[in-house]
Amino acid sequence: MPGKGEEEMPGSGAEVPGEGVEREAGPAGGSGPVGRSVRRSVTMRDVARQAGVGLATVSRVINGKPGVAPELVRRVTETARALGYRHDVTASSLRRADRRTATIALVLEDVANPFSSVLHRAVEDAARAEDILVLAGSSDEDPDRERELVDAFTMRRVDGLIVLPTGSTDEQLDAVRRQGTPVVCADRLVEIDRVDTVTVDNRDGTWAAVRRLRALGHRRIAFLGDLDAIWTARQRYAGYAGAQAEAGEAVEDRLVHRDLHSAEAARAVTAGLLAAGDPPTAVFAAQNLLTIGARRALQDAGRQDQVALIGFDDFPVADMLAPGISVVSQDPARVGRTAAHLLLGRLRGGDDDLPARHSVVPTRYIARGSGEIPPER
Amino acid sequence: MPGKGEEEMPGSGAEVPGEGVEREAGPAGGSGPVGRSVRRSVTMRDVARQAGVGLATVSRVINGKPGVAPELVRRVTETARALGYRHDVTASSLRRADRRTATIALVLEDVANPFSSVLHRAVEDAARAEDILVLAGSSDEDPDRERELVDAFTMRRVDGLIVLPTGSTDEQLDAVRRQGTPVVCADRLVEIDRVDTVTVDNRDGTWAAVRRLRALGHRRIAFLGDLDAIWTARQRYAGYAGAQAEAGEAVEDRLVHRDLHSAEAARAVTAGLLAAGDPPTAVFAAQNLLTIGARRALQDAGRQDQVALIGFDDFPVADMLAPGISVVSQDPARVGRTAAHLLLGRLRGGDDDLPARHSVVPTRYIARGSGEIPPER
DNA sequence: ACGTTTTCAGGAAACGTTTCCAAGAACGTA
DNA sequence: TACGTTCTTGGAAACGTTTCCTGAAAACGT
Repeated sequence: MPGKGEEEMPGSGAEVPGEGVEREAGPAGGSGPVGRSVRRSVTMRDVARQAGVGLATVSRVINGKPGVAPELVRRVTETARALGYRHDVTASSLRRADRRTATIALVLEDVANPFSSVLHRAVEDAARAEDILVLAGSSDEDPDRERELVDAFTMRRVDGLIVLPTGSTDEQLDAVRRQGTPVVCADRLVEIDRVDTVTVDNRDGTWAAVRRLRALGHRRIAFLGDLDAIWTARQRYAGYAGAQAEAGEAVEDRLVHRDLHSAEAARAVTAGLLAAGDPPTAVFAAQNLLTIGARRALQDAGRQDQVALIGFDDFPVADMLAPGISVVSQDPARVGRTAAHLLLGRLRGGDDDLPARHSVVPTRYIARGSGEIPPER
Repeated sequence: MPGKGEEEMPGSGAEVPGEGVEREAGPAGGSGPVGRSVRRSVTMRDVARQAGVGLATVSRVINGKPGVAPELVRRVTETARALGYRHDVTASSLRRADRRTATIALVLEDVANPFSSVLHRAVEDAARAEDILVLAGSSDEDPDRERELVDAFTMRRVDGLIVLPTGSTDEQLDAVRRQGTPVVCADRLVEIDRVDTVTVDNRDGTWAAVRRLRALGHRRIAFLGDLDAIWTARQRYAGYAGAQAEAGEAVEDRLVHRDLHSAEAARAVTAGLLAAGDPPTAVFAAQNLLTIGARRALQDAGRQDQVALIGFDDFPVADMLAPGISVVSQDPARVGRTAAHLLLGRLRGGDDDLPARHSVVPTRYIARGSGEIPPER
């Protein structure tokens, strides 16, 4: 349906030549040849010479260290500005005793997916408060790609690492941590020495939601799950299975479809379930896209008001559909914030030798209608 | 409505102590004092000594430069691995002739917003192909914050910069570019010497959509616009105004609401319009959230099937609502990809002295129903 | 007024790498 | 065999900074 009624509109493509104003700037040094404009950048040494002070003094001023005569501070600041001096953090961190680069890295599943990107933003905000920048990359759930990213990041000597681990890289993360770079894992639990984690309470959130469906009278509850390689997917299934077991109900294999990784897959599976005999009276979709896919199938069959649906993980405008989609919502921002604080704590050095800490953030059930539909008699 | 029926579920908070397995690894160097474990990292010099070759040779091997005896290559690679040597890109780029850090930076409005994050992903993919990493930051439409970010990035000597400019930082970007760092601006047009841009065809996209509404018979078409400081918001308004002018229709001030920056603001404004006399028969919402807000107001009034609505910028599940929301969709991935290619081109050095290039990517109208509602007689 | 401590400033070494350069080995040619 | 070339190799300098250390001057106590 989305691919219908499309039209392409060509752009106007205005071409702007650019002015090319040449402004006066740069060292304009004393002895060097003035021949070609080689654009060597202004260094501390240039500032020192120009200001008539020592190199060490410039360094002290730039870093705001105490114990420099106010007059010199003024002169250095002044000439630095005049010469257009730009501090080089790269060289700085190389020499600096703590080797800090004021940069941390973030390995996400996909910077463009809402969960990842909201988490990213939370990390950015926490880091910004300490003037730390964030390098981000997408692993796409591929352990090799994750390894490459971690590698590339550590080669750049980032101060710390926050990873949403695929689960097959524990040794590498352990090595990185042991080599001196703090590591925090987010969203998925791993058990690595001194690697903190922060995860969402997937199991209990799912458990409680399924229990609700049962309380409404549902017995045939379908389960749609994400790739089984993902820790969260397994946890959510565990919640579903737990709630069924708790009620003395055996899990019906035909109602359980794990290892789905697209809305389309979920739609197809759900359509199949609805068409077959003895269809489910409720569906639990354990991930965003799966929820959307399942709902699409329900709408296609015109059954969205008869079959209950609960999704794991909220998404925009889920409340504007009719009926609204009830979800177990998680709080990616809180996950990111917590992970960042754990990491920054270790960076500050106090918690250096602490064993791994594991933080779990709770979920919240949001009732919007689709989860409150009773089974048809 | 979304805030209803919430319940908090406490986590189980499983505490896992962490095993503390000590594995054998590391330099285990020859002559140094073995006292405290000071964890100095393994350097090229260590590898050179251990392998019995010169420092320069190790460098050549690590960088895959030709002209080293196969035997030595083997020996160096071998000992590097054995010692757990990790190349230091920081030191490398300091000394390297081209000073490349293999890192580019991205200044977005907000890494968590869908447009920004999809663009981010496209940039990441293009950069990855050349083993380049991406630093990202959110300006939140604040020129000061944008300046801070650009500053922090250039201090880290990134090779290039892609910016969604707020519009008040032209001088700084010009300075950065002149200092030798290629800059590309995305999503908003700026005219700075040798700074490429890639923008979406906001004006024409809007124009054509409004023209469609008119063709359906609509005359009173409301316009909801984003913050007027944003270039795209002004362009979209220009498209609206153009289409109205083209039809000889004067723009009615009461129907035009610019400078809105939240779904809630759009909802309130739309509700007001619907309640007042002579309400619009169609609404054009010039941004994502505004579209959602407007639709919310229409649903609140039960008018979503009587009043036409077209939004600028697509969003997930817009097609699952009833009626589906018609939009002028843009392609953030293509914007990102284009920007990245422009930047990488300049990085490769060929296009160094080329004047600014301006690329415009087209929009696409997607008909889903809400834009196809004729005016009520 | 003198000796001692404290403060401030600058020269030089170092961070881990790449690149320049010179020297030796290997090779082909006369 | 002698000689010019080419190919490999390693030592040393350099990248832009921070930090160590020394020395001079100022401040202090008696």
